[in-house]
Amino acid sequence: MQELTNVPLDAETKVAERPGDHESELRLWLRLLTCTTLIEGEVRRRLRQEFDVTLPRFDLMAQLDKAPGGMTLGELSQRMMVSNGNVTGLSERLVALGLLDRRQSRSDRRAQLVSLTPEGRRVFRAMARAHEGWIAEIFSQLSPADVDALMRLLARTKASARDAITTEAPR
Amino acid sequence: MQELTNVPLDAETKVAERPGDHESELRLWLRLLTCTTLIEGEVRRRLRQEFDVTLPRFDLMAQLDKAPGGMTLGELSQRMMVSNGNVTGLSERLVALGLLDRRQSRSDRRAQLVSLTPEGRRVFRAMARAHEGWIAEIFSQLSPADVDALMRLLARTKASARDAITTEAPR
DNA sequence: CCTATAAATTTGAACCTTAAAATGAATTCC
DNA sequence: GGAATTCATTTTAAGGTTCAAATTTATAGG
Repeated sequence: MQELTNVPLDAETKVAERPGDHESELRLWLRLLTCTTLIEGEVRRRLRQEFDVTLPRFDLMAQLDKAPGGMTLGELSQRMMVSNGNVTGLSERLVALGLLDRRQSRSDRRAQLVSLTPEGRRVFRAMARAHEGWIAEIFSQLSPADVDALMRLLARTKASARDAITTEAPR
Repeated sequence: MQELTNVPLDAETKVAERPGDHESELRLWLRLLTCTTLIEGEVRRRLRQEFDVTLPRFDLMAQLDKAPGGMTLGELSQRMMVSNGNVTGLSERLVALGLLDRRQSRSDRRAQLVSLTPEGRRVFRAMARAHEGWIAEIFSQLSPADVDALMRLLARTKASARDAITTEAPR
């Protein structure tokens, strides 16, 4: 995190950087980010206040709730769009709380399968019910047509982003 | 983080929790979150790869770039929508790198004013130029009309969220 | 078989983040 | 003008997060 002094000038000129009027896209990105941060913060606050649970733990349990048979850590990290090491730590804490079960995959001894315990499922369902209400409340000023339009536009946005990411950056 | 066992049943029934068909709002929220996470991850990756800088540092510098005279830490934390302690630490590291100046406010000895050093401003401008290009690339499949529609709908979303947050939760 | 490569996780270091308590400075209000 | 309050920031403890390197297990090729 040093030597920021010599700025690379070789940055690929992908989208005509010179004329560079991409202000509207930039503003759109900032607004998108603001909305998400705002809502995420509120959800985090309520999860803590009403259920004494963190957002990442809730997110992890939400993924697992959709997979009755359990999931490998890798699959989890992919769906949650977070790093592997992250999921390792989160799972450990949830197992310690008795909300998650964890066992080695029978078919692949490298893989770890995690799933909700009955207790975990019970707790998650209760949180999810409240969560759905909060979200409805937060979006309550949008008409059904607004919601629909947003869904469509965000689908397009997601596709565009995915393309840009997979096309450009050879990770 | 324990005693999740006894689920509070007293959760305010704000938005008619019983009938409870808020599925479309929930899906919308998940999609919004996906888009943001996707884009944020890509921006973080490129900032690291091309400028060896973290996203939070970039964000902080971006705020400061808009305030030539500098800003107090409190103002920064408010605009960045992060906690106070967060800004304290971030600023310390950026000061150590010579990218930020920091001084006590003359009018209020409690307040700390931070601003970009000339070096910081130079570095930030270069990063911002590249950043703008990445964003344009990421949103490139959206038409100007799409961008416009999204801006409007997200403005409505932001307003709705703010209302829900300030009205309901007396923090 | 045996080696090379790939895949799933874990570990370690550094950093980011929050919430809550503590500190120090300004304001308010008798 | 002194006590109580409010405000800006820092500190602390606990977690969350990433990246990169290391570990362990699978798989493929010869």
